[in-house]
Amino acid sequence: MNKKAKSTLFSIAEHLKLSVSTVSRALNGQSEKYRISKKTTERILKTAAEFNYRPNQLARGLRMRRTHTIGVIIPDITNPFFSEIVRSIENAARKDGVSILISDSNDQTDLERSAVQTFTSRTIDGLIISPIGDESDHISELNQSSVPIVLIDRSFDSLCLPFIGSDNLNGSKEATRHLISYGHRNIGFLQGLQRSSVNKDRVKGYIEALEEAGIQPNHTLIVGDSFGEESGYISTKLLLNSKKDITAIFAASNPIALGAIKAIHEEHLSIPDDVSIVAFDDQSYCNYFSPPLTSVAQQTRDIGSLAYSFLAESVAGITTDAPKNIKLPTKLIVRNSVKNIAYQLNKST
Amino acid sequence: MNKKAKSTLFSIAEHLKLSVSTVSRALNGQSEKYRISKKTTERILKTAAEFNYRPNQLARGLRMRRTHTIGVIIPDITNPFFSEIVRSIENAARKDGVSILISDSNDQTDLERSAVQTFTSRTIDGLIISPIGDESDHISELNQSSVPIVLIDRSFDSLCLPFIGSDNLNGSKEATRHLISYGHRNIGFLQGLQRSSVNKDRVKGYIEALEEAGIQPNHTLIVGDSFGEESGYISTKLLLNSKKDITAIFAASNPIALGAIKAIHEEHLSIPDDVSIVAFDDQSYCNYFSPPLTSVAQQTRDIGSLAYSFLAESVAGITTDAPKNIKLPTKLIVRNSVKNIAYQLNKST
DNA sequence: TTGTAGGCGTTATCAC
DNA sequence: GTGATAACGCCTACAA
Repeated sequence: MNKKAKSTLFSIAEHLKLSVSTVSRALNGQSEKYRISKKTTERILKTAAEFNYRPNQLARGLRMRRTHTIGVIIPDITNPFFSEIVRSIENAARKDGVSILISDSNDQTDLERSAVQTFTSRTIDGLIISPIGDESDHISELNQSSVPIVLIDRSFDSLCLPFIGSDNLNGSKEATRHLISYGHRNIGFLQGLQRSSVNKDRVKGYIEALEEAGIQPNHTLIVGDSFGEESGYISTKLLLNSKKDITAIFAASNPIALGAIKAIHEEHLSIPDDVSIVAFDDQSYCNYFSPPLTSVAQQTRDIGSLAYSFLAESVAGITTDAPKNIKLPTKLIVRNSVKNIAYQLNKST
Repeated sequence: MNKKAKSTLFSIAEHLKLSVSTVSRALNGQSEKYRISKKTTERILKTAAEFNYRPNQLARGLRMRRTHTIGVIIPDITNPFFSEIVRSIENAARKDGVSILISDSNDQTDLERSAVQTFTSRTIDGLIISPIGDESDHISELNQSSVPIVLIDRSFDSLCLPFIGSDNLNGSKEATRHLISYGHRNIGFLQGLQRSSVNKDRVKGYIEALEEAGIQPNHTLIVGDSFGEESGYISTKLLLNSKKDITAIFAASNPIALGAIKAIHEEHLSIPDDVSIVAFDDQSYCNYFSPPLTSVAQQTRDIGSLAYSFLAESVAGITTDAPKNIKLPTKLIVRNSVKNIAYQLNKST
């Protein structure tokens, strides 16, 4: 009550004329184990409350090599896809009393690397990361120092680490098929960061769907280099001005789609009459667009909570041999941003 | 190179047959001060690099009472307004080598309180928080234990703490005036969390603008209890079905607006012909809505970076007497979600 | 049933 | 120029 000063085990022990160890044990619920008298235990608990005692987690972490803190590194917290994942991770972590150190890598390898190092020096119990994808040394190094890692959204071919994300290949395929079934053959693909696994899979799905339909993929229709709005805007401008007779656009992310729409408007083209559009990742606002945006929904919340569960298991030392490589199915949400032009389709194969 | 084991000052010292202190000093750039020979310094630096030495921040923090970690507590990281703030805070913090512990309070006081406590026990150097607003004991307690705090977006009447946010009163006034100038008199106000200072200011601005125009505010037109999408949806349903002859709606946040739009669509009403809408906070997607959404833009990035600067100053012990209570001006972005019905306006005052 | 002592990795103070 | 030594606050063998 009148104690404003920081209270430690020592201050409590001193006050009670007990030893630090006894206080520590009682406060850690080990009274039974150490047969500390009920009376003593209660006195300790009481004064601890009075003193408003909070264990110093730095000291505890130093001693226990366990901080109840995990690191989360994502490429863009501004993208609702990731912020939702962060939220679900935190909701899960909170129940375990685990805090979250966060870092936005902005898809820059050097930032990612330094985030990993900073977190490491702060002793995290585990790491959830959506890696850029080009370099893996800093990650494998962390892994070798036996800090559990879970990959989300993007995986690593080289590293064998638990992964949880979407089935990008099939999600992309389905969306492309949708476009094709509506008569589109010249489909521009607005890709994201090229070296990321998500992007590779999405491009692959797009190409496979095309081939499957007997359409020869045109690699000059695949443009872009980042998942951000900028890239979508620029790529679309490029595509639209290159006389490729694009009838549809597939955006590899939601921000990309935003940029694309901006560009389309600027070119005084209309969606879907002049150009159709589909986006990977669905957000609640997609429904209110003009026209409502057809998109590929991901199970965002599950990605976050599963990632945390996996990590928590590893941290706890539980090693299930269950394959920790989960690709959650996606779902195509058909709205009105794709025009059916099948009637004007002339066979070309 | 071949050293996989964790390297500490001790391991380096041992290897070099030096004392831990010398190594520590050299590594902290205090060679000059302690007149450590150039040669020794270099040997130390070299083996430190070889050993891939990273100081243990727990130990350092324990000793120095300084962790280079700050806490950030916000009500909803899923709201782009906040995620953008978080990003700009991190960008600023990174330059100082400061890490960020994050927590989403979900506008629940108990979560906020426990986040503050968890962070405290982890020894943060400072806290940036957008407080719920109903209880302040946990915050003032932290403040009294001399941990610097900066408030963002929402302030506290009771506590005198540095604050940085928007000029909500005038932002709200301006938007309401816009509505009024377009002939609207029955304007529903979709408020957010009632006990939050942002909400109070926004309601106040709305009312003042009304009164200013000689319109008697109708308190039954002010509905809602949270900044989330749900609340916007429900409130709008309520408003629309209550035969209040609403011609326009002012949403106190972007998510609220999303919910409102959903409800409006469900009622088979059209924007802006049947009901006009304005939202507080602008997001890039607002421009692509059907119709493009008129909204009040905030200087999100500045809020984050300024908040960090303020905090960093306090942490460094710099106490400028400059008034740390900043309300950044907002800007009304007029698009097409408000219909001009001024012609059918019949005088009533 | 409780206490003692050592150590987690750093930095600061004093000594030589 | 460099080295002991004592904290920082906590946990945990090992004693008693």
